[in-house]
Amino acid sequence: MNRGTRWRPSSGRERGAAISDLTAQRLSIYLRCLDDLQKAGVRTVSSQSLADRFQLNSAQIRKDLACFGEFGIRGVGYVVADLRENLTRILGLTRNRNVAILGAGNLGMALADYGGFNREGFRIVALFDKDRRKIGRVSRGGVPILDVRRLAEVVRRERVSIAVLAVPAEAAQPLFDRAARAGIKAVLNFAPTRLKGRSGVTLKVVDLKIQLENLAFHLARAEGP
Amino acid sequence: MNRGTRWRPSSGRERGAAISDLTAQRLSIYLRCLDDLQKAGVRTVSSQSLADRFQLNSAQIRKDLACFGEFGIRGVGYVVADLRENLTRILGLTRNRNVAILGAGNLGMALADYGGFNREGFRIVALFDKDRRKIGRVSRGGVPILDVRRLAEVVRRERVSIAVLAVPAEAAQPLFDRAARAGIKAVLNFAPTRLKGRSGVTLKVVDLKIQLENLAFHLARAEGP
DNA sequence: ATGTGTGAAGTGCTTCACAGCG
DNA sequence: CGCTGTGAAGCACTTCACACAT
Repeated sequence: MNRGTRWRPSSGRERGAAISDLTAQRLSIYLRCLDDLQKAGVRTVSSQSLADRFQLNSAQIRKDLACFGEFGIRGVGYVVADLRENLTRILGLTRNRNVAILGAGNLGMALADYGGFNREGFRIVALFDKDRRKIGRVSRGGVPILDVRRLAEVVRRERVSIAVLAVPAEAAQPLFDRAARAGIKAVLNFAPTRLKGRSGVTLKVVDLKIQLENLAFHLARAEGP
Repeated sequence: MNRGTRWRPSSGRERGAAISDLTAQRLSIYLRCLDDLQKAGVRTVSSQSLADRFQLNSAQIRKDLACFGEFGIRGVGYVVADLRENLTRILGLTRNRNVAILGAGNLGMALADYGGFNREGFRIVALFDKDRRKIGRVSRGGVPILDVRRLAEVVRRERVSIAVLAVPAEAAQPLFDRAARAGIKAVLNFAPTRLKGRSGVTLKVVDLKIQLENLAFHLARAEGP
């Protein structure tokens, strides 16, 4: 990448090269670390010292960052404030994102009030459910529970781009399709089922059941035959 | 694997070959599908028809399964009931596992009552917290909230092997270490922080913040410069 | 001297393609 | 014939190692 002609870091706009999902996830980790460093008053940081914090290779960090431009200073490292700003922009955290949570059960309600989801850059607009008894109420944190039939309307009016699916497995696929039709562009699926995605909608899965079973698998192996 | 000498499927015990984490996760997916098939009364299934359900390659499924023995019948496929039983055993879901949830906040409480976590094979024993006002109460589903200082005692007495970390980032590392010392052998970390693990303790991460930011990243790219 | 940016090598996962069993 | 089990090829991600900028 960027072979031959020098690349203008000032352009602030990376090429459309495909970025691996793993790289993208690490960018979030770097950003989190840079937040801490900035709070601690650290001015510059090297890829090596970043790598030491998590168990990562310094070359990997440099490669990840190099995908988007030349942010480092040879012989010095990266300027914390600058890199932080760049990563924030690259991750698309400068503009605010509105989020809808589909399913006002235990998990949905908890996610609506969960601090980690209300981080700067994200705003939980509403919970949606089909249960009459829940509609009209609010979560403990004050997020309103709306009728799922109003989804398309709210998505359009509030410019919701992200949906979090927190419903039982059976309800997941139809709701996903409904959300996609409503104009949702990214979905985080907590339902324990494999969804059939569609182009134009990014789909990520957090399958708690599989994670737990995975732990059981490792335990079984560790305990031996 | 198993080249030369034929391998006895009847032994029911796989070699100690290293199994990739990705493979292990797919085993859970297969098992879930087999549950459905068995309920639907299907007798046998081919790797191809399994592959069609999720977007997977049939060779991958065969390879995944072949790691643990020869479960298939050439020209026919896999006998649903048999494969299901084998996968259940391989994933260590025959014996019951006791689980402790550390942190009785929004997320911890929701996870304690979440259906997906109380699946056959797992039992949520208790929530643990340090907040006096929470200790002694129970979750809506009836899971008791105990003083975190009693963790080691309960882990020993109730044979808890899995802990779910649902606490703020700052509290995660000390609690993880405490759990490890108490005899916990597997940890599922929801705290938005990179933990320093230790040998003998399996550590899996579910970082909701990173997942959300990842969606934002894809949105930002899709929307273009 | 120090630490980035990056080809090249290394490693591991996925897919192909086919021998061979039922 | 149909489908598994599996070497080999393909592809992707990681790590190495060093030229080169400051």
